[in-house]
Amino acid sequence: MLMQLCKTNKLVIQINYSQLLTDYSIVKFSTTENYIKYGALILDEVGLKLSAKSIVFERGKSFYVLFDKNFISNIDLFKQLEKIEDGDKLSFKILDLNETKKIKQHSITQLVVNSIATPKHERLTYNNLTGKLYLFNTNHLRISKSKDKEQIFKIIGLEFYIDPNSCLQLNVKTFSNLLLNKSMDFSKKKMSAYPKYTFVHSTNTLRRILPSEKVSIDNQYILKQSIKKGTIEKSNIPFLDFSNLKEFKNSKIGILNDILNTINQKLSNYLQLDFKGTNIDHTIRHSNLFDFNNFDEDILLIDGIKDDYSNEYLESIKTELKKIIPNSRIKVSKAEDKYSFNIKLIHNKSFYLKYEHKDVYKPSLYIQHITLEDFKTNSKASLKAIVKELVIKNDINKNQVSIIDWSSFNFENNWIFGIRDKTDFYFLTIEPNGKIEFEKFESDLFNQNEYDELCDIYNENTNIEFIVKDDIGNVNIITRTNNYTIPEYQKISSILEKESREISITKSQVINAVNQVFDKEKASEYETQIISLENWNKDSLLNCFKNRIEKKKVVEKIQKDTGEILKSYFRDKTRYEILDSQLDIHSFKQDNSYYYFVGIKGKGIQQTISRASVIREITVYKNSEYIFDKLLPLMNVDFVKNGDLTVLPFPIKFLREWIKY
DNA sequence: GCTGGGTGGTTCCTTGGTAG
DNA sequence: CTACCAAGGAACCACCCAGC
Repeated sequence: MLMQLCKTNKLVIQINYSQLLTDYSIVKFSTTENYIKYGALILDEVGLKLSAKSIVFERGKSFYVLFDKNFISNIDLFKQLEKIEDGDKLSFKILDLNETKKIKQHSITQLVVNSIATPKHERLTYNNLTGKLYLFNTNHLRISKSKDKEQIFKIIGLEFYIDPNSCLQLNVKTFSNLLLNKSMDFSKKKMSAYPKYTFVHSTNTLRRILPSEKVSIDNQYILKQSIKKGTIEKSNIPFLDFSNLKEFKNSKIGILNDILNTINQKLSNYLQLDFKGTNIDHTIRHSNLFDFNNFDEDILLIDGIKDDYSNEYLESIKTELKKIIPNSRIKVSKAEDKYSFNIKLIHNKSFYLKYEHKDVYKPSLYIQHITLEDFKTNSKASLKAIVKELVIKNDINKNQVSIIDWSSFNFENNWIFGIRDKTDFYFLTIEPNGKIEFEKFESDLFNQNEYDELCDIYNENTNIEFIVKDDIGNVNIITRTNNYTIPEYQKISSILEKESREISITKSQVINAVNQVFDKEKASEYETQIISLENWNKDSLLNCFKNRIEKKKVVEKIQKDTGEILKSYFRDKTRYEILDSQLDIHSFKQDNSYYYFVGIKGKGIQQTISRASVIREITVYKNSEYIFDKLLPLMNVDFVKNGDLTVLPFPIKFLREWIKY
């Protein structure tokens, strides 16, 4: 069950420089001006584009171009540059081996990778645009088919970007057709300032439009989103989908799998890309720690409206609440009571605004407000959220953790959690018995040293999320990184690919397996059914087995004997082999630093994992010891994030709540 | 049998600002 | 003219059942 190795998006890059320069020439263009006037356009203008394999920019002042060796040795680049406006401001240099080796690793890798071209017969796959590599997929086009005409109005692509730390980033980018210009905001940046792209049907790629060109508006795209109902739209490509091969290929990891295969096929002479793996040191599997059935406190429902309807409304809330927390005593009451859990019914903001009443909403640690207009009594999710918030508020009031049994963690020391909010620091101390204490830490004369020290910690890295201390002064600092974990995409791809193939085994092979798996009676029953099947395919075969346990038995037997995959089972216990990088809580040590990541709950996973698991780094402050491993169970709760594991220890939630009041 | 409502934390998509 | 970074905020998820 313990995962051995986990891939991360950090790339291990090997470049065969001498082979690269045997086949290609790399030219660096730069300007003495502030920027290159035509930037990416230059290559198109000069006609060099015909043989330029790829471009990558360093910044706006210089860029590298990969040329075929034969081409560049036969062309007088000077003469080409003379032809263009301001070409004399632009200088270039054909790089030798040493100079090539000096290019930053992420830039040279990106340059080589950018050179993979789309095969002519495929529509929109790889596209080197303005120094970037976009991966396209026809399933991510937004097309309208009115008036017998197919109009692509959005092209959603995945940018394959190797960041300065040589980590792979897969960024979603949306190109919108200019026909949508009425629903775009050009107040901050004029439409004319955006680079324009056009879809070229002959090459099936996007390319920049030259200033001299006239392209009709319905084939012009810019990198910008449209606005719908006053808010900006957002495109989304799920991180991983293993429902079937098609959905997999549409997901980020599926797209990644495809491009890595292409890179291996076409560029293996020059480049080897691997993801850095890491050994997992510590794993915590999800288990439910908070149970609504255990909740047995008094709840008061307070009527802040007092009209004909509101009392009835509260009564219905009472009925619904009773179902969720059967062991609590719920009363409709006139006034709140400091010693109970108060839920107060009021109107929402717009109601008070509309009727020019004073809004009675006052944030309070004793009262959870609900609004008549927005709160749905029959929503279990919202009722649960209310109860959960009440418990947390009550815990903060009473200075005692009760939402889960803190003493069950068997801590032997106090833990101190700290976060920064604007210029102040806030601390929460929790004793082994769950007693808590909050503290706002402002700068004053007496604590200046400690305050300055905290500021130093925070100023060193802007991405710090929180710090933890034990009571003997060990400090661990937690920051979000740009890294995420990568699942076993090759295995997933291979299994889904096999699953999607036509059936290759014969009926008699299946019958043979059925006979080995089931007793005589059952086997012969299935045998007649299988023999009489008219359409011999995986679906029809699988439909013979009504019971999914029996279905799985046959699928596994056949896979073992013949290698044929009738159906994939990623969600069963094998998930911990292939998908563990996306599941539950893990920590590891790498190159003298400590890291952790939290995925989705392993039990009962769905077929889509919409987001990556972000890796967080734990920095050990000065001479401190690494203490965070003991706190990993504090993420093993699903009450903070409504069904999902929380990514930060749950006391951080307490701290943020306390700051609000 | 399928869709959608409802919750808030978190991720990540988009944009703007600034440096080179 | 583009890379890089940070800020802001939309969309996502689970879970479960009402309502079509």
